[in-house]
Amino acid sequence: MAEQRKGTLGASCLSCPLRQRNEWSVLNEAETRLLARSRKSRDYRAGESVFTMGEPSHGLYCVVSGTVAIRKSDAEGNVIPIRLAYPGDTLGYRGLLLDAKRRYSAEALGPSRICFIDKPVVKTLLDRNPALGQQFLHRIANDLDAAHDHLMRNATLSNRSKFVHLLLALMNRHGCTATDGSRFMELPLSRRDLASMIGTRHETLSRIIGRLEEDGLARFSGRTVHLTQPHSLVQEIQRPSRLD
Amino acid sequence: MAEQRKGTLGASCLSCPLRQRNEWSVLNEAETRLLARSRKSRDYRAGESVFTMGEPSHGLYCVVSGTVAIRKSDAEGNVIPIRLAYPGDTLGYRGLLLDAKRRYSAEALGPSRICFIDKPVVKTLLDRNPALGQQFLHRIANDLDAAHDHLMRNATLSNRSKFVHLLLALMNRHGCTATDGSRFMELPLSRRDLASMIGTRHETLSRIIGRLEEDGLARFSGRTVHLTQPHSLVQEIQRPSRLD
DNA sequence: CGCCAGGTTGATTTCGCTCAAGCAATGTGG
DNA sequence: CCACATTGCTTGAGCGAAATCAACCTGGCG
Repeated sequence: MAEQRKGTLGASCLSCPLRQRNEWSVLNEAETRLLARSRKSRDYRAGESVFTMGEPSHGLYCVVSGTVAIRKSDAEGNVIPIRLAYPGDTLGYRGLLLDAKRRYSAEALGPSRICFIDKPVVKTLLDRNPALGQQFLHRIANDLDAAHDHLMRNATLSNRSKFVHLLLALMNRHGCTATDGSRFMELPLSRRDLASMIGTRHETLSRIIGRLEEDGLARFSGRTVHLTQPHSLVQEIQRPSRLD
Repeated sequence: MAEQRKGTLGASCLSCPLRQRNEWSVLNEAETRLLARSRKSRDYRAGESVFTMGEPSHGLYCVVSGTVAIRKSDAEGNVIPIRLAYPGDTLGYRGLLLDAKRRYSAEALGPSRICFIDKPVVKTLLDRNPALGQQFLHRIANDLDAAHDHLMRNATLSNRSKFVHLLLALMNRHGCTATDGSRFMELPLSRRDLASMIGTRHETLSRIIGRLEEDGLARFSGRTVHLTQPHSLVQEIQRPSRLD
């Protein structure tokens, strides 16, 4: 029965709508068939770990559905989410390409389906199709850009601005727009995680949220966020709060 | 005469000691000859710009001698050094690989010699030798790691710890050790630049430096730094200043 | 000489961290 | 089904760190 599920999902690799939008799109049919045969699909429950810092890299993960948090932790035990991954994203290429141990851990934030592709298969595909390597280069170069942008914002912005940035970025992925232009979403992360993403304490984030509500810009209830004035928030991060 | 200089330097590409230690080491002799013929060497004065944010990417730069600062700036006019590049480092691969405009600017911090390799030549070499692409992947993956480490430190450490980290990192590159184990260096960057690298104001950095001197850990005079107790500083960043 | 950029220092205020208490939702074992 | 612990979040009070504004110093440089 597991075999059968694997079979039907194997066929879906060829027709996988996500494949059109990520690095695997450069594979020809034969290569895609190899991919479909080798990859293993698995369902994860909310909170389940996909991989953990320190373990060896045995292959790549490809998110089919759900949201996955990539976290990094240091010697003092601090854990901070580096980024979130969504359907179509490929995880773990860094460890694979460098043939190194995992430097991050990945956790499914909700029920998710994730495909696993064994390292030898990836190597074979990389050898047979040089364009695949190019695709990974693109991916990683964009990640590097994103990391540097993040670095820059953390160095220059106030905590409030950093949080507004984060809110708007999350809204792009998780939000929907109401008829009056206001926006809604369910936060994918706890407030603790959100706080550590902007390099602050959860108490401070709580107060920032309080101030946003006082200003009439947003309403928070549990994990539900309602941005009543999304435009004002966009302005807020474009207009420098500190002029020099 | 410029031709002659180019000629002799062209020969030096084959024998370039730096080439042994960077991505170009995977080229065979014929490929290296092509590299040597095409690349253009140029001397930069202190403070001279190598490339600037926003301009198109026409090729790669390979640092032969000197130190180069890679900086990023935002809409508000803040400029922060992202990293420093040293002999053997290759600059500008991000823009080249993504075929995008420069997102950073590069400036020679002192008199430097830097080789330029035209985009078509790089493309040719990438096509002829797949291992070169792998090398760039390694390079960029390591840069990504470094950026994430930086991100993590900025999110969790105090300004003082961040500065000590920075000092020790710079000392690795620029420092020399005295017989008593203390270490010296000439700072490659202004205090303003150092301050923005750790995301703080230059006045604050001034006070941090003052405190380090009070603690007897270092002495600063102009751009000369003397770390009297390097070991204590290493301990300081290993021992968590804040235990939770 | 005056000017300027880079750096230091001081005074003041703002901000964020820490510690601590309290609260709601959830889960667990009896 | 209730007593109880646990987890995630909020709120308050006090304090320390850092931003801000401003003065001043220093060494180059026209």
